[in-house]
Amino acid sequence: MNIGQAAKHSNISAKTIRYYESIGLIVPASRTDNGYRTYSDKDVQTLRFIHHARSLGFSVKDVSMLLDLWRNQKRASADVKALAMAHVAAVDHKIGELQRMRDTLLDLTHRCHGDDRPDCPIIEGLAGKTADA
Amino acid sequence: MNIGQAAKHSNISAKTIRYYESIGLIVPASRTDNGYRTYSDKDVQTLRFIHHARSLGFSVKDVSMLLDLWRNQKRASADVKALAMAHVAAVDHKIGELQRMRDTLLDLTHRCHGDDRPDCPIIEGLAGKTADA
DNA sequence: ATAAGGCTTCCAGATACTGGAAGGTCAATA
DNA sequence: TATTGACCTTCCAGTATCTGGAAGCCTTAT
Repeated sequence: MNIGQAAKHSNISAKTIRYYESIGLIVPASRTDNGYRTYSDKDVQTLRFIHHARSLGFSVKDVSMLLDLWRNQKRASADVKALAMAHVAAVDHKIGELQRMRDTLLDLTHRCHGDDRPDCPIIEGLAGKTADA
Repeated sequence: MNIGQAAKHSNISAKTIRYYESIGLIVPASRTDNGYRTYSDKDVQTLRFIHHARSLGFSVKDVSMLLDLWRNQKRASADVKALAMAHVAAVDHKIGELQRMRDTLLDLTHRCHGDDRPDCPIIEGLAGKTADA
């Protein structure tokens, strides 16, 4: 099938598929006589794998490693688990950061009356000294 | 003071201060005879404001608006509050996304025995069909 | 005189795409 | 047959937010 069909079946845009090829995440697709890329069902499966991994927040570099592990029949599940757990830890960290941000921000917004007067605790909070070094 | 001192007092690197100047987030610093940028305490205060806003996750574009509001004595606190609340909503959305990712991933890792055998539910989960179209 | 450290500019890279332009190809229709 | 519209191709540039590094000038101290 052509790239458009592969895109449809994998939920990755044609543009992005070409991009993945350009950075070496996937092997270059074979071409028909007219120069169009062609994809097999197996190729689409690979694309779907990539889509799933990316939607779980794995970086492209991580996905590259996961693809290697996927294709490597002798892989140890410990390797995969280590990658996944490191990723969970990173995601947890990010969630914590965002929650702290959110709490601070929400606190400021709650103290802001939000009318047409110029005094505003949010602005004052941003201008004022906070706990950083 | 020179850019190095301004950096120290604002917790923004000299490199980043120059970058902010280059994109027009801050007005170009005045220069001494030798071409060095000089910063006043007021400039540093502005930089600190920027640092706080950025650390709360506001985009540079948002920060630019917040700076305008900060400098505008006739601002309505409603404007600031609207910006902040939109940001809280965006952060909440992001947190939700990350939590869903995390839960899926944690589920997969829990089901992975993580030893030297090759079968691995994480890989299988990524390869398998999921609920997306 | 020289060395260390701070300052300057400019270019490039990282991340992960996305948009658009210019142009070739294919299938169907008038 | 000519044309239209949907695909496909490549290449360049832009998004967001810095960060690193090179080449070179300025200041200060020894």
